[in-house]
Amino acid sequence: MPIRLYNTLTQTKEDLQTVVPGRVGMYVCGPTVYSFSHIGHMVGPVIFDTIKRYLVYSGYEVTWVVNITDVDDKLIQRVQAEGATPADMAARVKALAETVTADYLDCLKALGVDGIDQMPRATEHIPGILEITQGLIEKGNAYASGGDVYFDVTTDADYGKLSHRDFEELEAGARVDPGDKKRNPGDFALWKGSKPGEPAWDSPWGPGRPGWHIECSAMSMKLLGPHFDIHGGGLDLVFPHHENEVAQSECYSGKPFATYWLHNGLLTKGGKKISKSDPETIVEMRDLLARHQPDTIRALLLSSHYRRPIDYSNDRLDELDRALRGFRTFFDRFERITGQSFYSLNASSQKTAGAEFPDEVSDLRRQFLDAMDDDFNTGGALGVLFDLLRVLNRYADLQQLDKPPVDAAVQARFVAGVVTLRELAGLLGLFREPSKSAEADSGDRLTGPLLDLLVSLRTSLRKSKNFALSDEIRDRLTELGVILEDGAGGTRWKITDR
RNA sequence: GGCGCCGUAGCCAAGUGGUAAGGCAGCGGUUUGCAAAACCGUUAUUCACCAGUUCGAAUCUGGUCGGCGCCUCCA
Repeated sequence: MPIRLYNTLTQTKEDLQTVVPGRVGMYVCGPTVYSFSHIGHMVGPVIFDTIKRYLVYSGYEVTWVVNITDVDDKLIQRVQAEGATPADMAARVKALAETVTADYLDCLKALGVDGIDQMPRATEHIPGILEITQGLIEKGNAYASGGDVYFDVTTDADYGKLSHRDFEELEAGARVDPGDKKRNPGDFALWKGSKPGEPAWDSPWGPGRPGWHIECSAMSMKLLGPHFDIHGGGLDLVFPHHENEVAQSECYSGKPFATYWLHNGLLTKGGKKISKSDPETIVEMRDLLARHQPDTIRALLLSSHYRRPIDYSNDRLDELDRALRGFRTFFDRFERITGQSFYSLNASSQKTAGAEFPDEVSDLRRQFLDAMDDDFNTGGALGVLFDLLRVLNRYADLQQLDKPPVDAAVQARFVAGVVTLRELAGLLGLFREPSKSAEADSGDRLTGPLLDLLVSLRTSLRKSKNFALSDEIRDRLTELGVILEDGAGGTRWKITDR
């Protein structure tokens, strides 16, 4: 079954057919780095990271580019608001960009977004931007006007094809600023002349900086070629950003730009879109990562289809925390049974195990892959993961794997099934390493030994049927966030995740 | 006003022509000294509403109602 994906350009689901067989070039619009990342900034990266994992798994060689827009009006406004003067403005813009970029990279890393191959900065691609701007002027698609350069939308017959807007109506509906340097209201800046002190580069039209859309055209075409496969971004970027990107890129190169346009839905909070202009809705990643497991946040973003909006709430994350806990509990169980860590499993563990997949497991594997083939249906795929978990727990129950001795062949089948879970969860970027708090707790010098001591004393109490006291110990530990489980192989303790 | 999306159980959510995945919460059971964990069963005769197409519709068509996004910076 081929991979199918919904294309905003054609408004239909299409089979993936790449420009170069076996290769995928993918460009996703990254942030303008003027303020710290909020959860909305993570939707695209997590989705497209997952898409890349799946494409690679499916045999494609993928090059994924995410840009950083590090010069823009918003950065300038921000440092001006903070009291920048013409003398230090350029330096402060640079410093702000670096600080915010570092924060963005930290957030990506925390959420397991590690598939980005290149992260070009707009300021590193000024020559390419000037080249395209010049080229568009020469072809008659752009014009210089008062130190700025604008793209003339009336020269592009296809203008509006991505966002499916009628150009004439757009004209009629747009407001015209008095004294505007534009010929048409819909024209947009390729180059903006700068005021004294603002970050500026020399150009044939005087000192200035790139317009908002041009850097994406310059960087994507430079790194992926004029015609590449997938262009992604938030639904809110379709117009005007992506529309303008298509227009200027195709007019410049004379070739089709991206084949497939994938747009992710926007995050809402309380039903309202998360937006910088509405501070109530902002949920900064730094705060979120302090309260929840990264896997939980990632699972939230993958829990429904990527084009649908996701309503963020703390309750929702708490609910998902509980849901994912079952997996972590199972991983501990797996380690007790087999002596190997779930997190150390990989594809070759399958060969080592030397066992066939149980039918049930291979059926679920097929279901998972079918869901992913169908426009990257991560919500459906995640559901299959829960099915798989249940199958594996049931197998361990029925075969009494917790009570040695265990038949080697039976255990090998079990391992084979768990390797599949590891493999599929990895495609979603989930459970790639032990949870943070579990790691922190086991690193503590005293906590473990003290709990072992308490458990050992309590075991003596239970042997002498002193249940009142042993239950009190368990209850009070629970209050402290330590769960005791009296199982077949003795009592285990576990510190709850936050 | 134009373009587009959505409405599936108490909540979240998959399913786009063949008779309703999964998660959370709840209830009953197995297990347990009691719990926890795990497993089993159970919770929508029905997919906002109305009409139509069809042997058959949550899925297709038309209409109604409700929620949202874009058209201005936004991931």
